[in-house]
Amino acid sequence: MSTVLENVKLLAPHAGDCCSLATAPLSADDAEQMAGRLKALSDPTRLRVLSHVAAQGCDAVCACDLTETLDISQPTISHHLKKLVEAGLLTREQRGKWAHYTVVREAFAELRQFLALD
Amino acid sequence: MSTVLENVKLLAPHAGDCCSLATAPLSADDAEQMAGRLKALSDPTRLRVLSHVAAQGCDAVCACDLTETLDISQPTISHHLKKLVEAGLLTREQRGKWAHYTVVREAFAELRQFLALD
DNA sequence: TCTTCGGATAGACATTCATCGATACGAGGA
DNA sequence: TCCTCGTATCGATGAATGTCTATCCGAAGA
Repeated sequence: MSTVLENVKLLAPHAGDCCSLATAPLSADDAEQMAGRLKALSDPTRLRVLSHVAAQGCDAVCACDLTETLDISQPTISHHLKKLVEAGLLTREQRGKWAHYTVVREAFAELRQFLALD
Repeated sequence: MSTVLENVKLLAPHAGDCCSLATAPLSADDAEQMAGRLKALSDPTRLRVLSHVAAQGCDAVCACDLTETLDISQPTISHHLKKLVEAGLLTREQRGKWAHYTVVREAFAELRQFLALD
């Protein structure tokens, strides 16, 4: 539990507003933060999940839609959704008995900025 | 050896000119390709290495500089440089007995495009 | 040709991680 | 208060990965 909370605290807020790859010596701490967020993107299953959510633009997507559409077991999808939320790439919202997810657009803007070489 | 060659063939050429996260159902193959490139970026040591190379702009960086600057063993740096080259993020050039590395700017442009949500 | 030295490879080890079946939790309805 | 069902967690397992020491390769110089 403490691990999860620490990760959220570490990754979620402003993970990318500090630095870019092109700014010369990337500190070990900054590298750790950005690597954490990029690691959340480095799995094909998570990319497919993200794609489905991102395709809805600003609308939220029900987890049940994902379990149906993709050929992946429900625990696995739940696991990946949790990782994406912890990385600050998705937000979760409970509506009745359904969980809905939305992309965090600022997180992607920060990532694109980090990957700029100018 | 064949594994390395296959990865190069798989990842290096135009891995990102096909798709974006926002384009609805990301195919399993596309997800695999992009995840491979992102996985190369998901390690803090590799980000620090990349940062040092990227800071030189279009100039090549000698591997010996990296071994001196960062507090990481020479085989480890060599290992990471190889991964970055395989992912198409760096190019390697041998000059005499020294190896020089340069960032592949198009690869980063493709990544930024992939992470755009529009 | 022998020596030196930068860099890559081999092999080992510990750690992380993706995945799944089984199960627990929790909200809504009967 | 039970039942149903969507979702999260647990536990296990096999695979991938980062790091190191030791060693090898290959180019330049004496």
